[in-house]
Amino acid sequence: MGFTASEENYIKCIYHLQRETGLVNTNSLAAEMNTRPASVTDMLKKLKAKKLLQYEKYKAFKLNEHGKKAALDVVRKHRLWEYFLVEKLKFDWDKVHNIAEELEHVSSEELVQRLDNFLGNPAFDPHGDPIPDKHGKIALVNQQSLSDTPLKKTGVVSSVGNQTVQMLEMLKHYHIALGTSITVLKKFEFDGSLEIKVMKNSNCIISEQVAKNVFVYYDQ
Amino acid sequence: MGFTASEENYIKCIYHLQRETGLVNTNSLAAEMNTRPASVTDMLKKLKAKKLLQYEKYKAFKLNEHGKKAALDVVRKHRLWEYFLVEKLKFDWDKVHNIAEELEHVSSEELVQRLDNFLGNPAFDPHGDPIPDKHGKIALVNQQSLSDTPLKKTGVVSSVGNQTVQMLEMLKHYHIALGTSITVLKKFEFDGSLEIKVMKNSNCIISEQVAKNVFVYYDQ
DNA sequence: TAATATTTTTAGATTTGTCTAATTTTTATT
DNA sequence: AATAAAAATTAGACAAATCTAAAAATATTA
Repeated sequence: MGFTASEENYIKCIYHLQRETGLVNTNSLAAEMNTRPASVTDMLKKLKAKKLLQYEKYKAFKLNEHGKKAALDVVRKHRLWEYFLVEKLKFDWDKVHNIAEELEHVSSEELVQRLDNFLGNPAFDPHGDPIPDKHGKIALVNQQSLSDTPLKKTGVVSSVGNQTVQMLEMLKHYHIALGTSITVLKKFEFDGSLEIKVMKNSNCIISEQVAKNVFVYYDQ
Repeated sequence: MGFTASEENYIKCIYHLQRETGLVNTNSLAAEMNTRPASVTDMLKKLKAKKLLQYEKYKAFKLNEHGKKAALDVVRKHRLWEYFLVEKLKFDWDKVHNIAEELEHVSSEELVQRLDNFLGNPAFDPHGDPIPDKHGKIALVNQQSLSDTPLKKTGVVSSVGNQTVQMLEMLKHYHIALGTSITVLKKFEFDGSLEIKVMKNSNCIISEQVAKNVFVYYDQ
């Protein structure tokens, strides 16, 4: 029932991609994993043999129910460790991803359960992403991308879609973090960029690409 | 400057063996690592190439100063994680070894330092073994094996030499843990076994093998 | 739809860490 | 000191995870 670190990484990555696109193809998975398509094909065969994947040669693929549960287990471990690193060890929230990438592969189920309890069974990680419980259940939030947001309404940042170091640096520059209040003042049709007000700071303009990756929560 | 998990395991194992015997040989390292002598030879070449080991073909070997520092780094990580598992996650002290074997290979130096601070810079792990600081310095204790202990003197258990699951189970049975007070009442010449009194319990007899692996601390 | 481009897979090589079996070196014993 | 025994090493193989280069399948487009 255990998987190798490499298998877990692939499973997790397929999971995230198929949430966006339904089905995943070899090249996009290779790009996301920083490997070659040939390596992906090799791993797809392994995951199919382990009955985690719906996959036929030359076709797009997706995790089956077993695969999704396996993915949620990895996501759970990753996000619990991120929470630990930020809340207990006081890491900056934009520095914890790589360390959590390693910690998530430690295999003890009891460790994960005890860590969860120690942390107070948090529902969201420091980036605002929901932490699946041990059954794979995920809390749902009423959140919306900034780019889909009505003007003049103030929302609270609840999660960030793109969690690269580059993105997190950028958000830091704009003084945007989880819990920050943001109001969209104007949308420029030309390039989709938004004029926003961040807390009590003066207005600023963010690109459409940034806007799409910042999610806010509206009461009601 | 980083090592693979396998390299770290070998380095740590050589370190522990050479503390007992000064020099280490291929077969005993293979036995301790649960591998074959041929695998050990392969690894010895790698460690020598990385300038961690004093080693010449067909001769016994030992870590050099670089190797010792590398070993102490691994020991530090292992014992800090054990401390975390017992003190924070409330694991039984005899259940943490295998999990710490995995956690010790997570590579972030900043993680280790923050963990150390979070735990309050403990000097000893839950088995009573000293935790090296980041420079490799180790606290010394005035401890003695039960088998070398004078009669009628009461000592406090400060560490356990053999930390196999089998041993720790046995100690649990005798109600012996770190901090337990023990008085040696009688030594049987026949087989070296000891009659002891554990705290307020009734007397019991432990084998020489157990006695040799229980270390106690005497004030003064 | 035929030619071209893209995507995916296969075949075969590489690296790390392991193994077995055979060989070499060292140590112990008569 | 010669021989036997033990210890250590080499040679060659294997599994996992990756790669490159070539081939096959699918998709695009002219």
